[in-house]
Amino acid sequence: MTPLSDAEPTPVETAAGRTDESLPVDARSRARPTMRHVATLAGVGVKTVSRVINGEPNVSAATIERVMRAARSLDYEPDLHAGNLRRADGRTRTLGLLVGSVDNPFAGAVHRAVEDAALARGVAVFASSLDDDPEREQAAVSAFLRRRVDGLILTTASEDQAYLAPELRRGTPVVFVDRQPAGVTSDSVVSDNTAGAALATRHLISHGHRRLAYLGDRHDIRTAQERRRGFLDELGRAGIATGDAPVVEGLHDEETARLATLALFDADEPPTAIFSAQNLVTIGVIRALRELDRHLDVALVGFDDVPLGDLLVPGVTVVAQDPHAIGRLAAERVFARLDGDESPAERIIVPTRLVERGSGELPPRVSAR
Amino acid sequence: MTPLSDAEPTPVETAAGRTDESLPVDARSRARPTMRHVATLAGVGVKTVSRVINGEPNVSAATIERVMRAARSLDYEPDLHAGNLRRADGRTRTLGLLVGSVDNPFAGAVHRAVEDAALARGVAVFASSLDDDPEREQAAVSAFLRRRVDGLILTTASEDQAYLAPELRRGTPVVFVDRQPAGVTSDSVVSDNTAGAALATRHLISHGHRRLAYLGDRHDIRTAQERRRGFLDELGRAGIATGDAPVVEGLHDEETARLATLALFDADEPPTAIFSAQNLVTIGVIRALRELDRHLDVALVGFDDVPLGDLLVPGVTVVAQDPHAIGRLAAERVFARLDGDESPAERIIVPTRLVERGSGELPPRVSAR
DNA sequence: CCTAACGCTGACATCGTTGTCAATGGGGCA
DNA sequence: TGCCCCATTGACAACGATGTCAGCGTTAGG
Repeated sequence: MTPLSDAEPTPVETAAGRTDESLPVDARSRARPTMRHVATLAGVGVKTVSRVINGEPNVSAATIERVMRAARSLDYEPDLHAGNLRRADGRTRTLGLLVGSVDNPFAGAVHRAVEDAALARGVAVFASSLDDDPEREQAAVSAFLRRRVDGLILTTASEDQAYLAPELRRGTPVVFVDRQPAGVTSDSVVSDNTAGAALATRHLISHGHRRLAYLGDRHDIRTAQERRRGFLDELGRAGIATGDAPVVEGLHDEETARLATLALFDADEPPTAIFSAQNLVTIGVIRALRELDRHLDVALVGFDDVPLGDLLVPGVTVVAQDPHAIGRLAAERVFARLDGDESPAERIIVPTRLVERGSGELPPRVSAR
Repeated sequence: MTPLSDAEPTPVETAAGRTDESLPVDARSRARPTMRHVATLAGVGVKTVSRVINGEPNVSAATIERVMRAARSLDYEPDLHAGNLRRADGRTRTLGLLVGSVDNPFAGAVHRAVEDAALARGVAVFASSLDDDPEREQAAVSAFLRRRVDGLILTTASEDQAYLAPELRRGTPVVFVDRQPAGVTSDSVVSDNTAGAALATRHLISHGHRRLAYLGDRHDIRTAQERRRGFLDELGRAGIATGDAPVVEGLHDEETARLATLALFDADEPPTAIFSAQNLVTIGVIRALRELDRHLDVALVGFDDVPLGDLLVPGVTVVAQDPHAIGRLAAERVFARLDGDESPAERIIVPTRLVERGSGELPPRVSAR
């Protein structure tokens, strides 16, 4: 805050003794100060400023003090990218994170965990939303790469991520979250989708249900396929004809899920229990059941937790994922790779947990229809 | 994908005719390709590659084709930061966004709106969480500035944002969201906190309540002060002694709010109605009322919407903000400033809306205590 | 037929920083 | 006293891109 007492009001002499009037040293200047400005004001060379800013050794205490004062008085902020251009390690201390949508609670929790891990290492995070659009995915990745992020944490919507192969060959760490990669090998952190879906299904069956419906996401999303498989496999194990079970796919938001549920109960032999394979779908189902006033006699288990699910009536039974752990583990993988871990690509499976809150424990009841 | 048919397998001749073996042109190379690699492979100068990559005019169609093929075969991605160093406009096409926490639904909606506006302009967004920590705020801003973001959209926790003055003088657009700036003048986009809080309070009073409690955020947050003032002013207008009304502040998450609510009902003359001034506080209050089994006879209006608030019993009456509009307007201000808008700093007030769902319409009932 | 103009192209300096290296000077030790 | 060593410091090139400018060949106009 205090301007330098000595050098402030007039052009300053450089170390070489010549007066350089082309460098305004006024702290109120409009231009963004560079290391040269700081060096001139402090009366040292730019390299010395660089040493001080980066805490390198072999600078005298007096010089450090002069440089720091000059930097403060100019409100100097080093240009990380210019430095990065020359720096040996080539790190931008930046990460790219791609999630379904930054306003989805699952994504928010992942994001938060990634941010916390990144903050501890002075790494900033670019976040983008995918909207399950493969083009948007590639555009986002390209935007990240042009900005030379040190690593990527990606939720993908594309059929195949082979387009990342060259980048992987260059050594950029890529960790897939929520969905497994296809066409390319790299670390991934996912929930145990098949087991979780089976667990949900088994839970409903154990409460006497035989007529279960599956409501899920787009079929071309691997994660959705796995959950569907977990559901169908479990039906099979219980000796329930899977051909009869209504399987509705392609639901991607509350509204489509709500309409699909209404349609389900408008048809013959509606289910007595529903397994919804995604948080927004679960919410849509709840809305529909309320509308039909069937929320107290149709059982429901959702995959992925729902905000305030414990406060609804009935409470929403879910197979909860652990998005915070997913984000944390993904960030840890990225940083481990950056720190030189060359071990084979790992698939980290984060267990799910059945949370009984009421909706999943309702007994079957024949429709009064 | 297809390697160049002609130039691929061997070192390539430069335009000057000399063979440059120091530049590996193999698409499978480990090194990240630069414009020089592309230029060498295409047999043109770097400036021509630059022209093609940036879509500048005056390049022959044949040259464009050659360069594009070379760039694709090397999986070349331009280095935005290197270009930015030299580019005249000095724009990184990057924005810094600071919100309360990226996993808060309000922040998620703001973030999403900012991202959508940014995407349309090819701008990437850094997102960070504030956690109402002034040090974290300054660290995040500094991290953004070192990365030379083109603009900032900030939620602040500090007493005073004078530290931003030099940056503002340099012309960096800064838009404050959710909270007004102090000690510095710049654009802001906020909800009408005072009016919204008054509206909520009036609503409770109009349903017969005279004993209202205020549960809110830290008092040193301006937004919280405004909401508190709206509450107290409205009590005053209704002729209710404000001295009697329990005002609990310093609540920052569900748990502290829950405990504060429990304490409130453990004391003499508990309120018949509660105004909770923030979404997490509202949730904590709901949990406490459930625990006490008082959720059907203590009225509640929250400031800021709560996920699934319409599905709870009773539905949660709230004064809803419009986080999407806040984010969109903030981004629009930033881009307008970047496009040269020099008009005086603007304070954009986004109206709030009372959403009646049941909890706010409960009549007063004397405690059975 | 000469010249001006234009389209196309590449050499070079430059952006703000860091790596390399050499120069300086003071202190310790023989 | 003399020499070496080390701490301190700055000049300079380089990172990957773009702005400037000059040079080339071709075409249009007089």
